[in-house]
Amino acid sequence: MRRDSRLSRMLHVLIHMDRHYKRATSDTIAQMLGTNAVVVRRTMAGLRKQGYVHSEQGHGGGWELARELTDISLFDVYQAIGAPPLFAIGPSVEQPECLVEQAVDARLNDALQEAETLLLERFRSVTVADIAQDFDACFAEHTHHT
Amino acid sequence: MRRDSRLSRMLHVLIHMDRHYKRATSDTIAQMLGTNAVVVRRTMAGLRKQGYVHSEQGHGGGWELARELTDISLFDVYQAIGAPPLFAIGPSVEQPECLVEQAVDARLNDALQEAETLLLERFRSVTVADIAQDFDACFAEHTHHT
DNA sequence: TTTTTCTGTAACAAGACGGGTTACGTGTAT
DNA sequence: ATACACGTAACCCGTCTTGTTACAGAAAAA
Ligand code: FES
Ligand code: FES
Repeated sequence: MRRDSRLSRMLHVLIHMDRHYKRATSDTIAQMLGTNAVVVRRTMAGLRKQGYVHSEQGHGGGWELARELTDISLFDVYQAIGAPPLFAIGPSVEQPECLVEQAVDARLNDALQEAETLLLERFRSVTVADIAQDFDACFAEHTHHT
Repeated sequence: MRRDSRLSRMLHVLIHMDRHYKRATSDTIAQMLGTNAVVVRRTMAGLRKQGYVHSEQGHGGGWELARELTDISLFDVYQAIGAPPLFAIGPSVEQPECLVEQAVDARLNDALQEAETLLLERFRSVTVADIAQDFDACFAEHTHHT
């Protein structure tokens, strides 16, 4: 367990559901992700709350897309999973007394803020459908060559 | 213990040593950082290996700067502490088989790489002396007003 | 209606990692 | 010799993601 992989996983699931199976149970999703059904439900609960997916209980139930992939950005998914912290580094304390430490943290936060803004901007500008198209292109090339 | 604060702490220490005390023991440094002497030695070991600081054992020993703050960038310090991971998010596995997952990770890594490049570029372009000057300016303003 | 198949949640264990602590070895000035 | 200070290993702790078990609905099927 190193880095938070929920974003990556949820993107995978969304595209999987769109391209392969319109409906999938937590168990089958868990199998393809190499994880557990409870983890799937836990993580996808956020997507459901935002209305990106829909779940139904009981026999024949499972998950299905509730919106087009073109209408879901990476940022949307990132927020849906709870907007976890992006960076693994940061200042030591919140309100340092020492002025030097304040200057250090200010510079550090500046740089981090800049990087975060850029990253989230990229997340905002890329839809899940864009990634699905990347896959299409890669898949087409893959089959042409064989 | 949330985010890695070693970079922030080491910057603080370097400026502290330059502006206040040319020589400091691990214990006094630990006190000003609100931590432990062993943690200080452990973290500053990296700075010593890179030749940014020098340590001496025995009576009257301690730490002292071995280079001018103008010759040390944030990137230098970041590398000296072992270049810890910058991001808390990332792909799930290294070599995914599924082409969709590969596409997802590619896009994700693109964005992360871009943000990392920007961040490290900022680190490279800022010297510890720059931050010390920030402090000077802030301090001057602080004393003028009182 | 009973059973089966799902989701929804809570609760807990595992693993990783930064950080704090103790213990002990080593070098150096007094 | 002794006190001082670094060097390092070993260990525990808090936090966070992830995995697992357990159990309570809900809905279709039998
Ligand atoms: S397993 Fe279906 S898209 Fe990767
Ligand atoms: S305590 Fe000396 S610079 Fe902050």
